[in-house]
Amino acid sequence: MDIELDRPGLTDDVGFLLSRASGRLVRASNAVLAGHGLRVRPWSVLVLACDAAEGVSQRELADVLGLDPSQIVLLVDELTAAGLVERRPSPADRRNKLVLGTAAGQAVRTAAARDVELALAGELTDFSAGERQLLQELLTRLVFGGGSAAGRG
Amino acid sequence: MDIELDRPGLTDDVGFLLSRASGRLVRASNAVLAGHGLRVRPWSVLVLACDAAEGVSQRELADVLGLDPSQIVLLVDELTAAGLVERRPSPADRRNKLVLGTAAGQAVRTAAARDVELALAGELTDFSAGERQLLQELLTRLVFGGGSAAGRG
DNA sequence: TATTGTTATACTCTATAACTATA
DNA sequence: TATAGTTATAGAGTATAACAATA
Repeated sequence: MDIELDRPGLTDDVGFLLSRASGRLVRASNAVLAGHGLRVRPWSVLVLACDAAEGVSQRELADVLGLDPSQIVLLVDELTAAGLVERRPSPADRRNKLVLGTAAGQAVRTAAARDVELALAGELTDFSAGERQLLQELLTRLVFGGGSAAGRG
Repeated sequence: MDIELDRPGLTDDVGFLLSRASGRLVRASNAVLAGHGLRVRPWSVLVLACDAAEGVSQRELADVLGLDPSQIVLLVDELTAAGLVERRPSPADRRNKLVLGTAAGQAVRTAAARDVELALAGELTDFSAGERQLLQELLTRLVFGGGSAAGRG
């Protein structure tokens, strides 16, 4: 392509690279999630709902996922219609609606997680376990800041 | 959030982290690019067109950007209307249309690149130069594979 | 008054198919 | 027949504003 400049090109742009990498992984994940009737977005809501023993408020979902609360409503609606989660009013604050995974939701979450992990591994074949771990840590810091990301070691 | 499971959660998912990180940087980039009448997508086309001395075919643009050729058409249309690039039929193969940056396009590319770099640096304040370089290399391998990404050392 | 959830709307991005022209 | 570009369309993702219920 005969590029001979001493200024950074597009392929040096971390934002561009992140966008390309994200698109690639989202496509791969959506492909396997389709087998469970899901896409990446509703699946991420399902995971958070299933992993929180007491349920998650829609506000918390919006914060963790980086989405507007109005988008959460639609995603929870969709998962509720599929019988994978349910809304339960919070006893402490009736404004809050806690989202919890149903038994069916838990089963789908576990099975889908396996497929997503396989799809992810397929995209990361060139990476050693250490490199993947490194990438994960750098991204966690970028997204959630320097602190602990999820309260887990 | 009382998560006490020994299975990976959403925040351990590299795909999720990439999606969040990408969204964050795209938003930050779009914010500064708006001052130049651009968004990330057309800007990336502008950069590639300006950096290729002989111009880039729309097919090449589609390959590097990971987009369908039909999307390239609209982006080049938009940049052409703004006077930032022009289409020139390839002398070697008249099916090909080479996209080249105009003088105005070169000026915008340079000015916008500065702003984008500042926005990027603002999102990466917690990263050392070495960590940023490391992230860039990992992402380059993920997107373009193990080989050299752009023919540059 | 502030917060949670909801509805509505518009715009951007993404994916696909079908068509033209050149080779 | 194969490839580059184009047109058209539909669906998913994103961004805002306004509103109701509760605190």
